[in-house]
Amino acid sequence: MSQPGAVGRRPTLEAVAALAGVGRGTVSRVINGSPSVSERARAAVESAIAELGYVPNRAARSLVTSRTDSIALVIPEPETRLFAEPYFSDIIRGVSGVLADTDMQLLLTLIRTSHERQRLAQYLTAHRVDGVLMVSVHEDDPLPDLLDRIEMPAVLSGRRSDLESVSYVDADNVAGARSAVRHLLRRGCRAIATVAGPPDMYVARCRLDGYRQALAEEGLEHSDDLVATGDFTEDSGRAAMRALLERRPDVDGVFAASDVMAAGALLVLRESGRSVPDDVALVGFEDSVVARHTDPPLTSVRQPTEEMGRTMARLLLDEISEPGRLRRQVVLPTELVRRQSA
Amino acid sequence: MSQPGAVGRRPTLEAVAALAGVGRGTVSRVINGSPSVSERARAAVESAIAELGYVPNRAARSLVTSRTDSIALVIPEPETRLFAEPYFSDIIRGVSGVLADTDMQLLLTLIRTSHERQRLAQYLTAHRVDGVLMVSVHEDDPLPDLLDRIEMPAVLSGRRSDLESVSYVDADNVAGARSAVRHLLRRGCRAIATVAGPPDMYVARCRLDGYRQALAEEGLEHSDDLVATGDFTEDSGRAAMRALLERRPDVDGVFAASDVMAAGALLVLRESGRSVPDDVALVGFEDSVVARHTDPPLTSVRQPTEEMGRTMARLLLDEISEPGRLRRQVVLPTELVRRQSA
DNA sequence: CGTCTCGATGGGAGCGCTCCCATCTATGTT
DNA sequence: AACATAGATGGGAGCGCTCCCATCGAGACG
Repeated sequence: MSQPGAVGRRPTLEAVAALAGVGRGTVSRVINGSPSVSERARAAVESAIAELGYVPNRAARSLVTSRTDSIALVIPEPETRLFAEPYFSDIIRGVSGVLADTDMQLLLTLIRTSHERQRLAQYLTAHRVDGVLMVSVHEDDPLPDLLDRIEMPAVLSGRRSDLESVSYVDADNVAGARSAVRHLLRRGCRAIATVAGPPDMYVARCRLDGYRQALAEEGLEHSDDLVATGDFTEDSGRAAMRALLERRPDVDGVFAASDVMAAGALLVLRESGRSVPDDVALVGFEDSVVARHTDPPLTSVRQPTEEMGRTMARLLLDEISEPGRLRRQVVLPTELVRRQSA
Repeated sequence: MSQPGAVGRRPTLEAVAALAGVGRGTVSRVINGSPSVSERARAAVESAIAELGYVPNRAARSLVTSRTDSIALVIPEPETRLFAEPYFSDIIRGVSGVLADTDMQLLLTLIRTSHERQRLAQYLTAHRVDGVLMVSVHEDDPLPDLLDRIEMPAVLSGRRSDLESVSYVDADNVAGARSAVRHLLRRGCRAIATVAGPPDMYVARCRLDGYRQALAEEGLEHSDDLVATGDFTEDSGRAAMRALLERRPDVDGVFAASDVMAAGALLVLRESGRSVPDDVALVGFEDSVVARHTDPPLTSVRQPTEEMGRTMARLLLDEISEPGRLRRQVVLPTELVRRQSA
């Protein structure tokens, strides 16, 4: 009588309790897996839940627990494009796979304008999510520090620098680059150049380090002649390769810090009349779709992306359930995928 | 005293009211943009909100309004891969751009197993989101019908068939295919083949129709010889192209119903010693990353993907705010992007 | 056989908000 | 000047859940 609009109302916990012939408390205990429920009561409640098709109301639960049971996946502007890379979809697949077993929700948050950024900061400060996953964070991004300050559990994919203060999961970029260059050495290349990424990105520096280490291990001196810098775009890969060929026409191997730059380099090499891999062997990084569709297909360094997503989700869930725990870092191994370019 | 853990508590509406020297009702009215608030009160409330950094508690609001202020973006299993296509990221970018002005949240939901599907169905039935966006729905997917039955606002990208019962936004596949084939005709091609998609997918049938229409307009008879069927994978594109060449060695133009199949066809054409576009001109569909990285780059039909995302979001918001409104269909125009393959 | 203990249980309080109604004040009307 | 009217306002009720405390009952123990 006193419930207007009772028609079509979703069943509440109270309704379940009534049907099962128990109190609200007991139903709540069953739902939340408390051990102190008799077998009899549990069975009654479970069958009542099934019969009514009951699904707990998140909002009501949230209100009292002040958890939200949701985490945000934050993707900063410059990366919205990169979004199209398998990198992203694999991360998301990994994350979502882990969350599927929980009843955490995944909130997708793209940040384009500084206004949106502002809103997100406020939103996070108000603790409207339980944790944050950030993808492709730039070195100068202040968001992770904000997260740290407001004690919001967070995990980054990739780190901003050596001294990253927030938990992160990263691929072993140094080792990956090293293995790529070693592969070129094993093929017999002697004048190995690299198309490096922008030096203000940690990931780019790591890959450059790996390149240098591999050469050093072999006792080969690395000259600055052999290093050209791009910004991860195809155009920049082209330009870098042109510069390289001008300075060192004798180059016989190239390690590009990304597949897209490698694709650019490939075109320039072909234009210059060099055959790949016969005259110049070429290795990329990331094993993106691009790698499979260039001609010849690119040999590239694969990151365990889906596993990175899974690990990120797990770390975050841990941090959420044990607040105050130490930040954690995980670095996962890479793998060289051989195709025809080297 | 009676509030344990009051330290670090987020400000509530009550706190704002106290600071502004007004009642809770007035604060609520200001926040929700009610016109019946005096200028004086509004100003006081707004400055109090700013001072406290107040952000409304979604859960509390949800509980009483029984709206959730969130919508789900549902991505069925077979498509998780496709996720890596710009198609997806553009849709998401469009959707998220529109939602940014609202305070709707975007929930990302990948469905892999039938168990996850089950859970989603339950979740939706319990009306735990205000609306649903579905991407790449298969013809036999029962989810849209469920949505219809439970009166959950929903918008699909693409339709399942001519008689789609749920609102959708789609690209004009027929016209797109027609323009591709017209382009081949204009180039002088006379024996134009098509690598079609699986006939149980509506989108594939539309593209095939467009192909036929263009030929018919030109008075050219289309023979079954010139139609080979793939399943949108690269391998199937290769196989289809091989079959085509065997049946019709005289083929001088090919329209492939997707870029990935076109990439496969391209390899086979090259293997057979034919040059593209000189011996055989080739057009793809989708204008995906692949199109830019094949050799030669593919001429392809572009869909206005980001616009599709925006439109989907707008339709959905409309449906949410005016429940019971008629289902709506929007078909957006495509555009031929000329590159070197045709 | 009385008392103690401990697990299982029911239900009140309260999370932060919106909705709505009663109240109040300022203005218009006769 | 008395009254009607409308806009602005305050605050009670209640959304569905969890938390916690009081209570109950059954077995353990002296």
